[in-house]
Amino acid sequence: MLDSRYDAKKVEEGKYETWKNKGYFKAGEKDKEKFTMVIPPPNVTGMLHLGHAWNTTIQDIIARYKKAKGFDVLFLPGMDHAGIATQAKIEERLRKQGISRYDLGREKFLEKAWEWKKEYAETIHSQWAMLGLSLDYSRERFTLDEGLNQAVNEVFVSLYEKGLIYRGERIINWDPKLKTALSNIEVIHSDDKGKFYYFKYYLENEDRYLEVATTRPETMFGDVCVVVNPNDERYKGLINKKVYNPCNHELIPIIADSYVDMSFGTGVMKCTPAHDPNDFNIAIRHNLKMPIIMNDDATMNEKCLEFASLDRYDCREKLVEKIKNESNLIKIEDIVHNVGHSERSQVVVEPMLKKQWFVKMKPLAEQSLKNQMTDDKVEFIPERFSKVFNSWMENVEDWCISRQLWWGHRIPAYYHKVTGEIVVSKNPPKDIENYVQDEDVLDTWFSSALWPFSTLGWPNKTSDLKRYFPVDVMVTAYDIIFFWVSRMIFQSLEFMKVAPFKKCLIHGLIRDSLGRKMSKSLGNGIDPKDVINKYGVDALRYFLTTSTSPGLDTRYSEEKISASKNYLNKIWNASRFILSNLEGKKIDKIDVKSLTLIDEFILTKLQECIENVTFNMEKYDFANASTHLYNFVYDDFTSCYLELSKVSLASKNQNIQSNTLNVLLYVLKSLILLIYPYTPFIAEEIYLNLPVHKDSIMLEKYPEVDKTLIFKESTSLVNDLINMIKDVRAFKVNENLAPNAPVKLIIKEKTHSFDSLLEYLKRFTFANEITITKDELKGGKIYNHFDLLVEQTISDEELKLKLETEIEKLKIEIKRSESMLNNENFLLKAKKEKVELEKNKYQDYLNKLNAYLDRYNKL
RNA sequence: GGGCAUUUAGCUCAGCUGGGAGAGCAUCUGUUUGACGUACAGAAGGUCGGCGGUUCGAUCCCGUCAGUGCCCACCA
Repeated sequence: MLDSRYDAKKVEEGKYETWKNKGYFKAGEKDKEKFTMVIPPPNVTGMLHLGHAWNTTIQDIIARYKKAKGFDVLFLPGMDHAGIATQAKIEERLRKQGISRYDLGREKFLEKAWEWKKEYAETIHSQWAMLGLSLDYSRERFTLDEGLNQAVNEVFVSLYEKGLIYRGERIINWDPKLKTALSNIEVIHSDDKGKFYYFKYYLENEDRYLEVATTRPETMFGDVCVVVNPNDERYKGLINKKVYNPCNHELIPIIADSYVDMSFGTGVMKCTPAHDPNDFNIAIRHNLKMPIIMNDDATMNEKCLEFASLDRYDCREKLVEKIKNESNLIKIEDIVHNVGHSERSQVVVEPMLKKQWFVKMKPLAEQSLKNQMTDDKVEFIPERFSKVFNSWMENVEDWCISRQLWWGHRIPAYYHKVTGEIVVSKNPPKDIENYVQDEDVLDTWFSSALWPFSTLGWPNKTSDLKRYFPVDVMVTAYDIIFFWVSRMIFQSLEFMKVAPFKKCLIHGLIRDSLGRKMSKSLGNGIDPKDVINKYGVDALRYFLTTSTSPGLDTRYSEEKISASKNYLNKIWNASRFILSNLEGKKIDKIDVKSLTLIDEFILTKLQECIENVTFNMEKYDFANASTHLYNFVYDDFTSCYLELSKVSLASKNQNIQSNTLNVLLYVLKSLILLIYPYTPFIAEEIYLNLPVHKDSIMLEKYPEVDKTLIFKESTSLVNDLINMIKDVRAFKVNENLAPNAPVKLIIKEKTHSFDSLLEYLKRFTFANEITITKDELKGGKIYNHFDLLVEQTISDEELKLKLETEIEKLKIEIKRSESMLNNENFLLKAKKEKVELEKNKYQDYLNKLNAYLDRYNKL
């Protein structure tokens, strides 16, 4: 028997271990159709937050739903080594102990990193368990494990051989704190306050100067020329002349390039090829030198005279001071400009010329775009995200994949110590002593891009790969479409020849109650553990997946979690009521022939509910699915049926009583199966208390619509009854009567005998006298099958007024309905059922109107 | 500069292919009705951002303006 109180903690305790130990999470029922999901691997950098909880709960709902629907579900877990992010954290921890990674050396550092990984993997495992995720741990993977390394090497070598990976000197984004290259999307741009410095560049042997402005004066040491637009009349005569660079008084030429925007600033631009991507392109076109003037830690190098070894910002300040002293400073303007920061270290990224490895994106992007125009495309849900994906693919630049880190997949390239020859190979060259391996590792996303197939064993032809690839639905937040989704797609198309997943379900980000991003610096983060301790994981799961709409952000709301818990409490108590009534009673199949009208009503409503919930579950629209269920639980089941069924339960007719019990049990079981994917713990607890049950709700089938249990006519009659009860209650409030005050009711039968409903009406309206008649009533409400009059003292004048307002309302409805039915477009284009529905409504309105008019005229 | 989204009750948000404005929370009134006070019954509350258009009819479609949020972009 269920406890008298719903105690989430008690309900949730121990269930996860049982499910796991009994092997319910394991895939492999070969006789069934497969359904695959792979978890977006969380970084081993820390604890999981509410965003993870949201993402994984969605997947768990799908997994549990599909399993109940009869699929062989694989929900594969794993984690990401998260190169930069993790290494940055480990170094931070070391720094607190006064150690740098260089003190330790590569090997020792990696030992530390693996220890870190172990520590956080444990935390993540316990959090997954807390959330109740039905993950198949026997297939768990890590982006840096042996098998994935094999996959990474296979892909790297293959792309290299196809000419899609190359090594080259290009301007990359350099993180001077972590001392590594970054890809474009690892750079976060923000509008920062800065200064715009205007300097005098004197012409050689002349007393004239050009005004040149820059935001980064320290880069002037790397300038090789100034550039003007070839069509700029102001400077036409100066092209090929020389000017003095005010930082070091070196002579540099004035060249012409159409890149320069004549209308911006003075129309003269300084050119620093090794420290700016645009300047780099100009330098290539004009075959210019590309001097590097900074060290890897963003201090100035020996090319910068007395400023050598100063930090870039120190240098900036002191250099401007020097130029000012030499009277070459014209002015300084305050500006706001777009500055790139490292995603992980937050420091300002320095564009620098470096030799790095790149993936040539164009052919791969084209392949992806082409695939999106076929039937084999990835279907994004919501659809609009396919546009985000397409536009990124259309404009993508080559992907810088080498990172100057230690924690990651080491690049499988070897350089000959003497000849410098490059060998790119899965295995080290035989005479390895003559080679050195590239020191760099790959961008962490390089390995996660292979996740949907590498986790299943690729490049080996495993049975799992054959059975479970491709993934059926990938669930992820929109913020990693570029980082991850797009890269999985092009890598899978290249190596598996199909898209990695059929559908991509995109959700938003979770924000705090004020709509702000949750972040450490704001201190507004919420730990899922705290929520779970207070409200239970079922309430959290329910909140996360039902108060959100597809693709949109959501706000964390403790009130909503608490409301979720109240809902579960409702279900708990309803279950308790049913189960206590069932105690000691014989359970049987529902006898369709001896159902009461009320029974037929709830059975019909349940079928509608199953249909609506299933329809929305198939669309992955969990908010809508749960709303249908919620309305059923509150409006139809607990408010109406549970109350009305008390009449049958108190009945002396054993047949009616036991049949109602059978109905109650059937509805309850269906109901908890419908809610089970959302809130598996409470569902399991109730399920195990049913008089007949299997070892776990996880072994049950999802409810199906049973057409033999749909009774339209009875439902319509019971609807009338429910409306009557409501109207009588409202009447009492209006008249300041106590809820249990006795009333006298008169009912007119129109299409049906009221006998079978009499008992219910009496009990729920406290009527002490009910008259049933076939005669017209003088006033009162009109329903489909009956009219109802609550006897009261009301003057004819008052009644007239009431009738008038009713008549006016009806006239408006009739006018609306007529205009629809008289509209050819509506009759032609609208669905048949809709037209039918409208015609019926119209007839109803007319009938009511006539009845009201009739009464009115008799007064 | 380009793109995407968003604006509906005091708050958080639903509203499916145009056809009677909804929920939860909060508010107000009432209730020891034997599943539930984590409750029940009832009520109040909205010019659906502004303007214009299409339509018999617009919260929904089109245009436009405004507010808000996010993403992308090499303007020195």
